[in-house]
Amino acid sequence: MNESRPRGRRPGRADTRSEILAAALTMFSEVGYEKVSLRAIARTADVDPALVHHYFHSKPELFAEAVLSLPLGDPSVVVSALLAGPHDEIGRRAVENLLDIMEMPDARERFSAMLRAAVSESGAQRPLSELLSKEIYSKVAEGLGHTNAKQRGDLAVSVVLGLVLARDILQLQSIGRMSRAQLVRAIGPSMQFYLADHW
Amino acid sequence: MNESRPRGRRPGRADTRSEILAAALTMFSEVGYEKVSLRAIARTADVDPALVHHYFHSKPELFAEAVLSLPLGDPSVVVSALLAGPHDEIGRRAVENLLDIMEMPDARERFSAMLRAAVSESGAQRPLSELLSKEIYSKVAEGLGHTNAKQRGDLAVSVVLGLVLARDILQLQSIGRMSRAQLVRAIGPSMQFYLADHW
DNA sequence: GTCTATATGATGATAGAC
DNA sequence: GTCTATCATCATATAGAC
Repeated sequence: MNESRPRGRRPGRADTRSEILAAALTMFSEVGYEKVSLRAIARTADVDPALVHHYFHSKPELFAEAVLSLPLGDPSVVVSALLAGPHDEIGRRAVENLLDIMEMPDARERFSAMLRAAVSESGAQRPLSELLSKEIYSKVAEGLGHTNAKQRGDLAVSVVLGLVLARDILQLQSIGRMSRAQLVRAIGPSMQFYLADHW
Repeated sequence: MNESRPRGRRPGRADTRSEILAAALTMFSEVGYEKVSLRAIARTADVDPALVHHYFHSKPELFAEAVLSLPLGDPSVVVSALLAGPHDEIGRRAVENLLDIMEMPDARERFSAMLRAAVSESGAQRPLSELLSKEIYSKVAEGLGHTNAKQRGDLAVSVVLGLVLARDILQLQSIGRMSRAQLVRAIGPSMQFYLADHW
């Protein structure tokens, strides 16, 4: 019934369905959509491959349920919160908010899986960048009165995706080792520049 | 002999080998490594599938020859050139240099193909980020005397890859429409901040 | 709910005729 | 150089026994 399970790596033994979902999220985020087989997911979850089809009809549906069944927070709330605070620190607060979201359970795995899928699906599927740009960052830039809000929003998206890409997918070590405070200090100014500064 | 053809779909007819290489680069950059089949490449090149194996032994070898047979410029030359100029404009010049390289024949397709491959290969293959970080941007930050040169270099890499990702892979329209001058003005300050500024 | 068996198709790769 | 034919392997997906 899709109750709130203790996601990530479950220590004890949950029900089969949850096992599959957890294994799917892990593998989609680490290996990517195309390259992962349902057999491999079943093997990781230690269940029979046929059960994957039994619970989830197809691979796309499994992906949708395992990684897209979000809410990673309400976008409009984020926009309001950012615009409510001091505008000369909006970049810093945007990064802090992003890192907050990425620290939610499974969030980094889901970001990685979505980005990997968006990259390998050749433009067809890009819920991540669409969401980030249209629902959040472009709205913030628009709220600040910029005429090129869409452009600014997309640049902010490139910062976010560049971070996920470098840290969680390509696993550049020196970025992975940066603390939250370091990331805010490093990336905050870029976000501030893209979203708010005059140029 | 791999002369500078008018890329995309070539109108005239070159020799078979070049046809295959051109089709492979196009499809690797647009569809990604895993998802592209040798049959599909052969179909695009309008040749028999067996010829792909005849000229290039395997899929990895075809990928290597079609997209990795670079030189996209000598990294050490880039580093020297950047460090030789005024340090308070090194970010702007780094972006200009990057855009210069990306305007070379096939460069954008090759960047896209390499990034797509790096993403779908799950860490195994990342010549792009390694090259950019170790050979160029970390060296620049190091040349400027920073102790956290590696970290700065990797952040600069995240900017570059974020741009390629947003513009050439996810095809965010408002970034794709930005002129060279606009990109320099927008991204230059971020590069300056990461590579040179004190923080 | 779980698993065996299997249908169906696509893939990378090879051998060999012309 | 070019193509036909084929192999072995893997994939997603389904039907049905227990």
